[in-house]
Amino acid sequence: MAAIEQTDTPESQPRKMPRDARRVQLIEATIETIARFGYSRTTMSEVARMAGLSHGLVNFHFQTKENLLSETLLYLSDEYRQNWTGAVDAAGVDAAEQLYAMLAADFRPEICTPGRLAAWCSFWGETSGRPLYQEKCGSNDEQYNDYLETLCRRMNADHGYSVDPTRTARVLRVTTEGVWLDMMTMQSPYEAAEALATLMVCVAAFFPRHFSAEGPLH
Amino acid sequence: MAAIEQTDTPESQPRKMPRDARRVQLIEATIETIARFGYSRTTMSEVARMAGLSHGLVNFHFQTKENLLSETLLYLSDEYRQNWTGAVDAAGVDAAEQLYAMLAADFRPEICTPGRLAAWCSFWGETSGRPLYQEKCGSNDEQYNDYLETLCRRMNADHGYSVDPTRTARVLRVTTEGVWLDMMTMQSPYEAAEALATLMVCVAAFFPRHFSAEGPLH
Amino acid sequence: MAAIEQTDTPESQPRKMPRDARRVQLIEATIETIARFGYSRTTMSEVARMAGLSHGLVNFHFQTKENLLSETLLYLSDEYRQNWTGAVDAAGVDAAEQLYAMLAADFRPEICTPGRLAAWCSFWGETSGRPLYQEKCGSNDEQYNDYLETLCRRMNADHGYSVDPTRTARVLRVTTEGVWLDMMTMQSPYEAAEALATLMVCVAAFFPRHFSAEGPLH
Amino acid sequence: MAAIEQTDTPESQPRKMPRDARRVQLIEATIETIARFGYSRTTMSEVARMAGLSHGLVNFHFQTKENLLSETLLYLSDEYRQNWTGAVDAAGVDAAEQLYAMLAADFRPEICTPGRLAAWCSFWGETSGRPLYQEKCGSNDEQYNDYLETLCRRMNADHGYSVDPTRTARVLRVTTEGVWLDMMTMQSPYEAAEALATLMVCVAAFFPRHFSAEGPLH
DNA sequence: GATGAATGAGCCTTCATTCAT
DNA sequence: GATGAATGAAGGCTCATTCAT
Repeated sequence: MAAIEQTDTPESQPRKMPRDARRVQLIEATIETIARFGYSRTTMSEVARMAGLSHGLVNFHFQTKENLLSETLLYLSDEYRQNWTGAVDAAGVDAAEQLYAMLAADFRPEICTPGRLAAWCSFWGETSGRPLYQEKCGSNDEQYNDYLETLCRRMNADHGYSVDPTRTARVLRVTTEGVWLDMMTMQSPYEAAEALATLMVCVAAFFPRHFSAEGPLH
Repeated sequence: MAAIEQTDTPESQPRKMPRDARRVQLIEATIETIARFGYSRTTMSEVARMAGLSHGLVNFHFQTKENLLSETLLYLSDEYRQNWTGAVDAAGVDAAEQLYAMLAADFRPEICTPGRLAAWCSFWGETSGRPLYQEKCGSNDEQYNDYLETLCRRMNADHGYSVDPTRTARVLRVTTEGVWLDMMTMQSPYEAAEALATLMVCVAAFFPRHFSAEGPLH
Repeated sequence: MAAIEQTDTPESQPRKMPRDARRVQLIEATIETIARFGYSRTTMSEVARMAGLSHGLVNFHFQTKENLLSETLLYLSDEYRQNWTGAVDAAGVDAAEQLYAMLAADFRPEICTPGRLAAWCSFWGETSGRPLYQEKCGSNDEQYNDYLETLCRRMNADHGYSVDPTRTARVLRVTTEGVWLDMMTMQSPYEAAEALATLMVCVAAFFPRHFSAEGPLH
Repeated sequence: MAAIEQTDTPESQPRKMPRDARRVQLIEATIETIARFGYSRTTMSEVARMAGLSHGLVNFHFQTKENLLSETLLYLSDEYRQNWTGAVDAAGVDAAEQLYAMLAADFRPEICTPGRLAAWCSFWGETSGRPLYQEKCGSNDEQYNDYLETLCRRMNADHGYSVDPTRTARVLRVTTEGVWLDMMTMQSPYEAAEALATLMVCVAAFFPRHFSAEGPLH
């Protein structure tokens, strides 16, 4: 499991570290359980078994199942945000480069694991009737979308003509979600590389001066 | 709920009609229950209560919960397929016209119900670990995608140059799914009209000779 | 099914006959169901299905399940009594001949069917906590035992010495029941002929002047 | 084993017990429940109530009802086997003494409890259609019968003439079962002493040199 | 008489949660 | 911190019984 490293070093907070490590271990087990059995068949016992820990410990650390799932979603959400913001930060100032970095980040092997895909899809599916997803991820998704929109706007300016940047950004975002869903629901799903290539075709259609189907035009 | 009205009077189909009508009634109640409470909180008793019937009757007609959900998905799948094939059949021979009809069909008020959207998203989310979705909808989804791809290929031919039709079709399909997901998961979701407009922006980017952001040209 | 013929001819009670025939048909189906599935898994629906009739008809004829089972036991009990009394009546006045007739009657192919054996054993097993068996069969069993005891007493008189006739009769009766149980519970049960031979060994031990292991000494 | 005390106060029953002790407690409660209500009316909740515990605990220790009943039968079967083999071991080498010990063991007050008798009869009755009894007790019963047959053969050798030892052993075994059944099904059943006396009459008839109706000679 | 849809009580089982050790 | 026995609410399912047709 690709556990996200806590920013606290063991030395700085020696007493707290084991506690957080346990939490991360249990959250990773939760993701894996959701992935294997689906949201509706994810039980506290199964999570504990997946983590190789005792039954009661899950409640000790998370009090309730609701809370465990909530923390899991928050964990995924933070991880996702750090992933794309980190990629953008590393990409320089060019809008096209940033856009490419942003989209490609979603298909990095650390993020785009079967377990994480399945967990995301499960949370999307359970949205109805429960505000959990909105509460935990709403602002992150908005932030992602807003940044995407800004980039689109910047590239439009280069073109001299404008395709609605809100809708363009939306297409890019939901296409990303869509190919994730594909990788979950299809009998013989395609690889992350093909998923990214699909996105590139889309970006190239919107921004032919900045992108070809192969990627950004330097 | 856009309940399926049985236009047939009892006289026209005297014996068998009641049985099927009940099944449809219970399936509609299932969709509504999934929409309101989510997949994992959908219980047989809740479905029965939603339909105003006793819970024993649900088992009488569907034997198991698994089967009820399976039949519900099949029902949605059939409805969806009939909706878009019907729209295509009514659209004439022009590829762009057919494409527009196909995409617009997904946002008709009969199909694009909050309940149905939620149910679809729930089924997508529950795919992990259970082959139910693939089993019931795999071939339908494939058929939809294949037809989309054919249309893209035909329009490419008009252009004289070719954007990968497989990936293009995929973008169109997952964008549709994506805006559906948006309408489910967003705090203040946009309307079906805005969703279709978003798709039009996408189609126009791929096929500028056939589409503007407002719809098919001429 | 070896239905016991009602003494009423169709001519004498034409209107009632169908009703009784249905009852017998359902009782035979009950016996068969108990035999195949066991008492605790015998359901009204299964009985109806076994009889090839509709579900509601069982209740129409027997009102309750309790009553159906009660009537079934009564039916078996009457059949059993008529069988052994008939055999004794046909056997002449000699005590040994009557005893042989009585014991052999229990292994006639009409009585000693797998279905009937299983049903009897089931009723015996369900005796605890419910007075059903005693109520329906107590007096019959007593009558059987009393007659057996009388025969033992008569044969003792021939011998000149007396083995306790009550206990002797009891041994003969429970041995019969015991080999019936054997035929039900054993992996590779023996045949009715072997069961009767076992009883003959027992009778010969008690009454060596009247019986050999092969049967009564004319 | 002494039946489960219903008189246990909450204080006398510690909240947590060793695994095996709880299992035995629940098995004893199962025997008692079968005895009181019959096999078909034995429910998990009733077993739990009889033990003074929550119904969830029964599933915690036995997973399924099927398994609980299976383990109960196994428990009875082991207890029974240990009882007669122990009695035989304590009886010396003489065949008649061993036979007496073996038969008398079946009527010891620890084994010949109303609850245990009822449970055995219930399991015999439920044999139809389910191989549970054969599976758990078949080999034990065979072992019992084989040993009985060996003893009969040895006593026959003393006599100089031979009554079929297989059938003789079978009579003794089923007579034991039969008087057990009597003690269950009769309105005014006789006592264990009378049951054993009945068996002695039978043994004396087969082996007059070794047994009188009062028991083994010399 | 006969059918089979409909009801609801009750059963087995699961599982989140508590708690003694 | 950690464990796992114990609890009880709730869910799926069965089935005796009722009843409209």
